[in-house]
Amino acid sequence: MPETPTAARRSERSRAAILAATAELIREVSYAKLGIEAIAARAGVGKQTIYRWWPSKGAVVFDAMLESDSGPEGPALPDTGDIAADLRQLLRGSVVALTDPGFESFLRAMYIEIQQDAELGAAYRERLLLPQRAAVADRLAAAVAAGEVRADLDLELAIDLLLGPVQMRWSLGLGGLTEDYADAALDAALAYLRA
Amino acid sequence: MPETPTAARRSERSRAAILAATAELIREVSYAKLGIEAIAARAGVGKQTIYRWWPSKGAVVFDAMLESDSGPEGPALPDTGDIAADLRQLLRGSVVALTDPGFESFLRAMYIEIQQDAELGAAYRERLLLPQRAAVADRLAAAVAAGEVRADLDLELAIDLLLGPVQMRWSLGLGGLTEDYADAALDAALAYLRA
Amino acid sequence: MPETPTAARRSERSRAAILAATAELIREVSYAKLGIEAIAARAGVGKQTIYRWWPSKGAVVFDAMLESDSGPEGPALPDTGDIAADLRQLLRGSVVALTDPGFESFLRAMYIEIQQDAELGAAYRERLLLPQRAAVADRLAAAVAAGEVRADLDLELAIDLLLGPVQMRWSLGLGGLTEDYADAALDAALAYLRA
Amino acid sequence: MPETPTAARRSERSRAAILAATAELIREVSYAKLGIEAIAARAGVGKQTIYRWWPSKGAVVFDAMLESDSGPEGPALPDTGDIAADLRQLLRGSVVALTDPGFESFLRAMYIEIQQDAELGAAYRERLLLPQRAAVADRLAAAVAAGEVRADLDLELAIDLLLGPVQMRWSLGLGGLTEDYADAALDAALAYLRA
DNA sequence: TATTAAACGAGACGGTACGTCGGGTCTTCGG
DNA sequence: CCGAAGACCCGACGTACCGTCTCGTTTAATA
Repeated sequence: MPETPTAARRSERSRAAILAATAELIREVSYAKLGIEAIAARAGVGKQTIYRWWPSKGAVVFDAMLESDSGPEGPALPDTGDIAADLRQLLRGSVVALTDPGFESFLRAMYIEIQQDAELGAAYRERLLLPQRAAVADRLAAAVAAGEVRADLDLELAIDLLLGPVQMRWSLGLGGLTEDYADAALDAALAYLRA
Repeated sequence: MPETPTAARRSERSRAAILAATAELIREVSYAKLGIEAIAARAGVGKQTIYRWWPSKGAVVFDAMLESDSGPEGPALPDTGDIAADLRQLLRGSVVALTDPGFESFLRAMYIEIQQDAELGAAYRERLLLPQRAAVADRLAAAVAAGEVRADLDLELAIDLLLGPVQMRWSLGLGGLTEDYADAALDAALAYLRA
Repeated sequence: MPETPTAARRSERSRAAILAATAELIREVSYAKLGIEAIAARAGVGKQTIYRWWPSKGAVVFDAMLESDSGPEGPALPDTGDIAADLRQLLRGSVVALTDPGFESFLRAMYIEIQQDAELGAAYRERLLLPQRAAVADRLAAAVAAGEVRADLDLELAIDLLLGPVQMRWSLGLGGLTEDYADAALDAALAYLRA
Repeated sequence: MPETPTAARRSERSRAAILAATAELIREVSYAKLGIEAIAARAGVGKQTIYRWWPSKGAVVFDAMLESDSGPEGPALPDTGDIAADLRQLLRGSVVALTDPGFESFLRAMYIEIQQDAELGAAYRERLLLPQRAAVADRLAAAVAAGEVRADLDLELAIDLLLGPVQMRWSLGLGGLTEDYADAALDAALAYLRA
């Protein structure tokens, strides 16, 4: 009777089936209507097998997102030596990802959970958000060193200025998330970066 | 045969009690655990009286937020003639509102619903979000006319740049929402406004 | 996918608790006020456990009656060789049973359901009524063979004549159900049996 | 503020509509599903108008039965001088009435209520049952006087013996309620009457 | 004939129970 | 002996009616 389940005995088949079923279902039904029972049934798995390995629905969805092909781009940013070009790719990539139907379902689900579940929110930040921001920070630091941007740049604030506009429009359903918008937002932010 | 019930016969007492009970409960329990039955019980009202007038839990919470004392500041912005000072007040006010425990509960709830309920999302934008943005746009337009900011300013983008950073940090739980941060974000955005 | 749930997995503990709770409650409240929720609560059981195994309130009460100690006497009739004495015991037993507070509650409930639910009515007849009548018919047939009663006796009609008066007074609330009445009704019926 | 509503102002139109709607509905739905709201809606009447004049659903149904064309035969029995012929008409009439679809619905409803509502049960006995039995008793008393039946006849018991078999078969759903059965039951009872 | 108080149609209200759904736990049984 | 299957307790869901309580609107007995 394993108090903490023994990872060694875990069935890889079940784990994969659960995450795959979750990825399928999240595109078919709203996150609120996505239930553990439905996941278990779709995966051909007992409910207990889910509860044994994940603490909540949000945690399953989080893992399913990480597993998914539609997962977000890795934390690396290109360094072509041209900070503007590199950031343009970042912002355009964000717009594309946020409007990709497969990925958007996952991300809306994560947004919902982040508002409610502090633990999952922390996991989301540590596993996804902060690494991404660190990558951008690194690239910006290189740009500072190269003299492409102002020397006294506040890296955190710069990231917020770059990503905030796109993120806000997406999370509030304001629309207008095109690559043109990404370019315009970048230009506006560059005004500060280069001030 | 009231397909839509007759508003004339509606009990103001019940309406107020429901919204007040909702405002109380949303601070006591998480939004996911907030149920119609609990609202009805707290308000001393039959469940049907809620279902008769609101289509969903989110709609009740929305109305409760509008009714609440902790409601967001009205859409008006001061016009002191100094655009930087006026925007500073806006951003600081945003930080204060977003960290006020009473208001934050409502807003997190709205964020959750916006991700799921398109209709409620549209109502939220039309009733709250767009009027606020329009007020800021008006103030910015006045600043353009006064020559305080660049003549070719993209008003929508300017608003995104001003509010996006604060909004993103709040909605992703990144913390750091102080008045100092508000000032720093304003300064950064002003680099674009005045470019 | 248990369209019909698997009886093998059924919890005997729950089944017994439900029927016991029903037997208790039916004496405390009128049948109309007896609700599934109250039974579930008294039995310490989820409502679904009742709905899973019984199609209606009436079916639960029927099973509870069968299970109850206060259940009706078994279908066997004594055969002392004296048909009048044996029938006297039958009729007196009926009067006693119909005026026993514990049993009467159950029987009134069954009467109500029989008027409304054809399926339950059929079950009641097959499980209780017809076996009892068959036992009486057997005893009467023996009396015919022994020459105690007329040779051309109509067994069904004889049973109706014996039991009808008592049953009618009880079901219409006419009162007067004493052992003396049982004896008088028997004597009257015997006039036909022996004609 | 009329504690007891003034019968003088009562709307005959409403009263008739309510009883007519009840008579219609009782044939369309089971008695358990017959609701005050449905009666009010069908009658084009406010619910309060029903509650003002009747204490319960059963009381409405009772009045509707009395009002109905399908009402039971009046309490008078023919007196042709031949007690057997007169009782044959009584029993055949009972069988016909109990198998008339219109009347049967009402009577099943009354049976249900009698089991539950003592007050309504008393009203049913006083208004319908006992007058009918008194009429039969009168006819039997005349037969005693005429020397057609035994001098020491117990009138109550005789009525029970005559009507009990038919009533029991009907109320228990045993079937077999034909005019032939009525004749057979009469012959059996006559064995006692004439003993 | 005009007044006026009631009964009326309508239906919102506070409740109670319904029958269903799904959550998270516990038990059984087959591979 | 693991894990799928699923029964269990629980609690909320959204619905249906209950019986009560306003609302205006007829309507019929007075004044």
